[in-house]
Amino acid sequence: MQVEDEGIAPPTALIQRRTLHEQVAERIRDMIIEGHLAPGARINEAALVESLGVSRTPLREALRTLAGENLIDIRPSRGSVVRRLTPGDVASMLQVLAELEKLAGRLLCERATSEDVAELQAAHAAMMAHYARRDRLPYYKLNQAIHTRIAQLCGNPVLAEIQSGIQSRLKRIRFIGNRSPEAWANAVREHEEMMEALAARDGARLGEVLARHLMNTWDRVRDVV
Amino acid sequence: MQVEDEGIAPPTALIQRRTLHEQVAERIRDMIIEGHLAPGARINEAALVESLGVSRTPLREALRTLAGENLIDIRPSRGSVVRRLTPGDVASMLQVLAELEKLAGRLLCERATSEDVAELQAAHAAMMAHYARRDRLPYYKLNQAIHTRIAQLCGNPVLAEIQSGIQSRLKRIRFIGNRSPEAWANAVREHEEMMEALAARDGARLGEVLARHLMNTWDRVRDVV
DNA sequence: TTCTTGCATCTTGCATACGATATGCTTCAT
DNA sequence: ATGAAGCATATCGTATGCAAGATGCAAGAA
Repeated sequence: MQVEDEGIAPPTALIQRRTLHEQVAERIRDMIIEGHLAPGARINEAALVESLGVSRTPLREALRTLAGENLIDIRPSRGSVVRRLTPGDVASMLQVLAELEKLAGRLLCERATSEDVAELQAAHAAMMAHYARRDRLPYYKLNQAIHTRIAQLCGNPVLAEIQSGIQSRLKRIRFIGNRSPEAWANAVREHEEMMEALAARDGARLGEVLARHLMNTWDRVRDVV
Repeated sequence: MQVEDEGIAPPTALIQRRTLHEQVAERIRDMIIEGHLAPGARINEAALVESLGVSRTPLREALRTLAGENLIDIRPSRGSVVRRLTPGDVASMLQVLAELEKLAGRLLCERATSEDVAELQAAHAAMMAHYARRDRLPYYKLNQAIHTRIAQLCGNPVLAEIQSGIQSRLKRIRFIGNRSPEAWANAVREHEEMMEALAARDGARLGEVLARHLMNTWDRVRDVV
């Protein structure tokens, strides 16, 4: 489940070969998500070339990739800027996510194998352990991973792709987002309900909970955007 | 409604300035949609550079853009290929479209101005005129335009963006797709129903019809993919 | 003082060159 | 005859250079 493999690689693991512009895109993506590149900020190619130690070609290709992900805007001849998310944008994304995850929930209940269910339940249990310790960051990561996994397992690859795209655009917001203890508890309760519905293979209910969960997420983050 | 302004430009109209890689991306996009670049075909950078008369830099930037639109796959060091749509991919896209347009229909009924409704009805009437003459291509274009416009008017920009992205990926399929007279008549009937629901501002019904319409579309095109 | 115009500098867009990697064919050994 | 290994060639990834356009500042006019 999207675990960073920090461990020792098996001897036969294929050695990772990544092109330079891929790595550059990832770095810039992280810089945006973690706020080192502020929304609305102009991206200076020369400065980034300097600090990353690459030439302009891979940097520019990376910028195109990020533009494709809607993380930046490229204005011809006038440089790139980090796209600014308005509250309306965030609400729109959550609304679409809610609709898509509702569909994913329905589909998942129809086709999930027992291994799929077990995997999600394991992730849920781990997340609850983090919640017990009020360990925000790992909780948050598993939370995202569970939603992503539901979309991946539902059998509709297009849905999964769009879901993860929106999710990553929202990452920055949720990363900052700070919840009150009650709001957090509510979110946890919704996750419990999801697991119940999944165990019962109740697609309609799972879809409904997922949609409600995401609409509530809007209330939980609306003041930080 | 997405009319190409072929007419005389007003004297103060800003002169269109498009970067080379934008134009290249558009050309290649058209080549893919119109089948001049077959699905699964390898894209030879040198050959395209030659035939388009540009250097590799803008071409490669265009390819990244297209990869962002999921029209091609870039395999590091091994070239780009036109992405092949399996029947499953098409079904997945239509399923997602159905869900999104259902939401769009609901939202539209809540917020549409009477001008919005009038615009859609005018487009519908024009489309029906083409149907009366069994004029396939203009019918098809207006059909797409109506769906796109519904997504645009619903007030959720993210939804509109995703809808148009999927729509353009499907263009190639529908472009080829040939319907039986009965299937066509059914599609027309569904469109009539949509307009009734819109006139009555019945969001639930409009959403339902849109979703049904798209699921039926799958039956109408499934044999051509 | 304020607005406009011209110039200098900074930044981006495109072209080209070179090194690295993949792919297909030929050759040799079994 | 069949398979593997090595080499040649095609193609890709990256760096760099140059020219065109954008931005900011200063000087002059109203």
